[in-house]
Amino acid sequence: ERERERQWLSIYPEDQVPGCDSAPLDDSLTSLHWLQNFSILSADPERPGGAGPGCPSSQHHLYFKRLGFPRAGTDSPSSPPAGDTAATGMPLYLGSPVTSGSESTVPIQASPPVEVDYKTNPKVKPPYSYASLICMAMEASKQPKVTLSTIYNWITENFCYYRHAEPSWQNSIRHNLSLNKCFKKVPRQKDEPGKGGFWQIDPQYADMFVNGIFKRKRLSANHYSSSSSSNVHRQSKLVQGYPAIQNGCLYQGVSGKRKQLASKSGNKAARATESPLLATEANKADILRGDFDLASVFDDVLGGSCSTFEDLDINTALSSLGCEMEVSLQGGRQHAAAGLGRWCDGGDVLGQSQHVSHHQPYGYAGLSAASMECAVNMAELHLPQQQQQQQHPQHQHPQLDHDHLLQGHHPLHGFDEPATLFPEQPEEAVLQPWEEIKEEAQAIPLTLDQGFGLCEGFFTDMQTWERVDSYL
DNA sequence: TCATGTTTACAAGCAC
DNA sequence: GTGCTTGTAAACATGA
Repeated sequence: ERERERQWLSIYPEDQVPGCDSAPLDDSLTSLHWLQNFSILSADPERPGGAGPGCPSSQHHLYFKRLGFPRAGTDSPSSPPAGDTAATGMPLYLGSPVTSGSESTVPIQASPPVEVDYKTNPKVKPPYSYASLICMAMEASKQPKVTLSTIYNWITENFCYYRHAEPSWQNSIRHNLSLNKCFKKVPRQKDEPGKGGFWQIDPQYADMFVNGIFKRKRLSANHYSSSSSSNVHRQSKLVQGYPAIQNGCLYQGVSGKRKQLASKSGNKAARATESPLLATEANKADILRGDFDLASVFDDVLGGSCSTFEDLDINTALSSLGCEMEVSLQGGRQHAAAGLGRWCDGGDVLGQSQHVSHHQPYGYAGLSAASMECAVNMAELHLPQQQQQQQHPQHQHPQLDHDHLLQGHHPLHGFDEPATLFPEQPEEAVLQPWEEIKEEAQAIPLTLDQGFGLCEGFFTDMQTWERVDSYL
C-alpha cells in the first residue's frame, strides 16, 4: 500500500498534502459566507493593482495566472479556473473559513486569501455537478466523442479531489451518462478497437448550456418534442448549426448542490427585484454563478436601470453575452464557434479572433473585448438597417462594421463562410477586408472602459428587449 | 476478470 | 406537499 502511495505521489506530487491524510474532506464550500468577504472588484485583474492598462499581454498573463489556467505551451486540459468567478461561481480568493480545515464551519473574517486550485487541492470537492464534469472533459478532449476512460482521466488529472476519492464517483459518472438525456452514446464501430462506446452531448439539449451553465430546467415532459413553444423555437435556433455541444459547451457556472447558495429567500428576492447585473450583495451569488437570464441582462441595459458596466461582474456579463450571442448567431454554420466564455481550448474559436486572444491556448483570452464585440455586433445585427444608418452614419470602430457582419465576416465565425443572415442584403456593400479590420483592431488598444462605452452606445440605442428577443 | 453500461432505489435540497 | 435535480449506492448484464 505504501509502495502504491509512493508511486502515486511520484506521479502526482501535488497530492502530498501534509496532515490531510485522514482528515475528512472539507465541505465548507457549501457555505456562501465567503461572499461577505469577497469583492468582485478585488478579483478583477483589470482593476488597478493588476498589470494596468496598456499592457494587455501582462494583463492576460496575470489574469490566467490568477485564474489558474495552464500557461501557454501546455497541452494538458486545464483545470477549471477555480478563481474564475464568472466561470465557477466560486470566489477567486476564498476566505479562511472555506479553506481553513474541517473543524470549523463558522465563517471567520478572511485572513490572507487562499487560492483554491482544484487541480492540486485534494481536500476541496469541486463544486461542479457530474454532468458539468463530463462536459468539461468532453470539451477538453477536443474530440467530437470521448470514451468513458477519457472522462475519467480528465477528471482525475484536473481535480485532485477525485484522485483521492473513492472510485464510487466513477459509478456516478457512468450513471450520469446513462441517465442524463443530454449525453448520447455513440457505439463504437466494429473496426474501431477498444472497449466501450463513445459519448457526446446530444445537440438537442444544447440549450442546457445557456451561459455556459449546465442547466436543467423544470420542463414539461414534451418540452423537447413540442414545436409550438417559444423555448423550442429558440432552441432550434441555438442548435441549428451546432452539431456538437463540445464546440460550444461552456463551463462558467456551477450546477452543484444548491445548498451552496446562501439564504434561499434572500436570493429569491434579489432575483425578483434587482438587476442581475448589478452586483449587489444580495445577488452576487447568482451573478457569480453566472446564473441569470440574458433577457434580464438586456432588460437592465436597455431599460436604463444599468447605466454602466463598470459596476458589474464584467466577466460574467460579457461572457454571458458573448456566449449567448455566439450561439444564437450560429445559423447553419458547421463550424460552430465556441462560446467566448469557454475556459479552455482557445485554439479553435479564439484562434479565429486571435487579434484579441494573443494566441493564448487556454483561458479567457480576449474574453472581454471579444465578448463585447460579439454583443455589439449582435446589437447592430438586430437593428433594422435603416435605423442603424440613421443612428450610426459612420462606424465607430472597424470591428463593428455591420456590412461585414452581414457578409459573414463575423470575427468569431469563419472568414470565408457565406453569410446566412439577412441574405437579402445587397451585395454592393463596400466591404473592408477582414485582415485589414483585424490589423486596425490590433492597432487600437481598446480598453475595457472604451469597449464598455461602445457597448453602452449601442445598447442605449436599442429600444427594448422585445426587439432583440423578437429576432432571437 | 475487469471495464463499461443500464437500471433501480433512496436521500437531500430546492422550486413551484 | 409534490416533483425535479443531483448524488450515491448497488445489482446486474455485456463485451473485450
